[in-house]
Amino acid sequence: MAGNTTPEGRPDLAAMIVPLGRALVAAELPVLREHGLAMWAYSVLLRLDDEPVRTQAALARDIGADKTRIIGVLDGLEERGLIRRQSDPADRRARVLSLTPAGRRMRDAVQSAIQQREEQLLARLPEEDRRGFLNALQALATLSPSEITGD
Amino acid sequence: MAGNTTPEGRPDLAAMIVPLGRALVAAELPVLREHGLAMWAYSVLLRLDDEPVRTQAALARDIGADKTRIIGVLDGLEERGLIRRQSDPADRRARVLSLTPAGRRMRDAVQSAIQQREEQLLARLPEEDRRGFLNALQALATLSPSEITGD
DNA sequence: GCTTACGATAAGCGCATGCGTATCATGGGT
DNA sequence: ACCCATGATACGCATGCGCTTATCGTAAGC
Repeated sequence: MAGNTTPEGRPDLAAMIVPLGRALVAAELPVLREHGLAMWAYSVLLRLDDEPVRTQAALARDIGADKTRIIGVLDGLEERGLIRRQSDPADRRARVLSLTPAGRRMRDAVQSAIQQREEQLLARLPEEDRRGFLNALQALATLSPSEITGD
Repeated sequence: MAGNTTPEGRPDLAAMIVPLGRALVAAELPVLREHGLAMWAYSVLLRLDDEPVRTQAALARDIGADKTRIIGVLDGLEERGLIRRQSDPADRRARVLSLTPAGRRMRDAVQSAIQQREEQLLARLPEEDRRGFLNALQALATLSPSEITGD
């Protein structure tokens, strides 16, 4: 059962993390569907949570989407009143993106439902592993891709 | 900078893990290219490491590939002498897949290079977080997708 | 022997995605 | 005024992938 092990006895990180990520995404999909959100739309809501984003291109880069693909996503979110696209008075080429109150409520509801599921999963872990896991994950998540790739 | 946080103060697991997985895969690609391997081919070598696999369909399922897509991958690996496809004497419809010695050497070389990079990354973490991270990751990696999705 | 089931392979369809390019509006520098 | 860079948008192309179907060989039960 324990395949792909090295002398130190662990599989490649990617070999463990990528399938785990797939499963976590699969776990989110039903929740998102209940709220009528697609994954890209949810990613946008998450990214816009804290502060507005000045340009759509920057938003696309941040969430790892193609800049030509989020246009339709933003159209849908704006149409449903979840985000605002306002021309930046200082640079009218740019559209400042921000959450509406409804958008924030949507984000809170969905994220709360998702994290509730995740807590059930984490509850399987011993307390100290769980804390180390979350600490390490948050540390690694703040690294830039180039720092992970190997500088 | 710390966006997408809940009252407990962490982003969604998937929101951290998926980009991390992408970055780890990106880090592997140059190593794989040096050895002339594609990601699917490397996945096959990893899966075959410990024991032979009885059918190609089972292999495809295990590594998350479509069963019709790995045919070409196996063709290439067999042509390069890295794997063997032997008819199962007990059921000649099946092709028992196994690593050749050359395949095992290739796997060891590539995995060692990859894990060497990963160790550099893990070295950034405090010792206890690192241990908890690896423990938790290995525990979660052995769960079936349905157990992660929420049973 | 005949039928049914399983496995490998090939070929085609469709979706999601990334990329390049063109267009138009705008801003900033010369 | 003029030129070039930037931003949003739309369009077309190519790719990679999953899914489905069809064909063929083989195994196993009747």
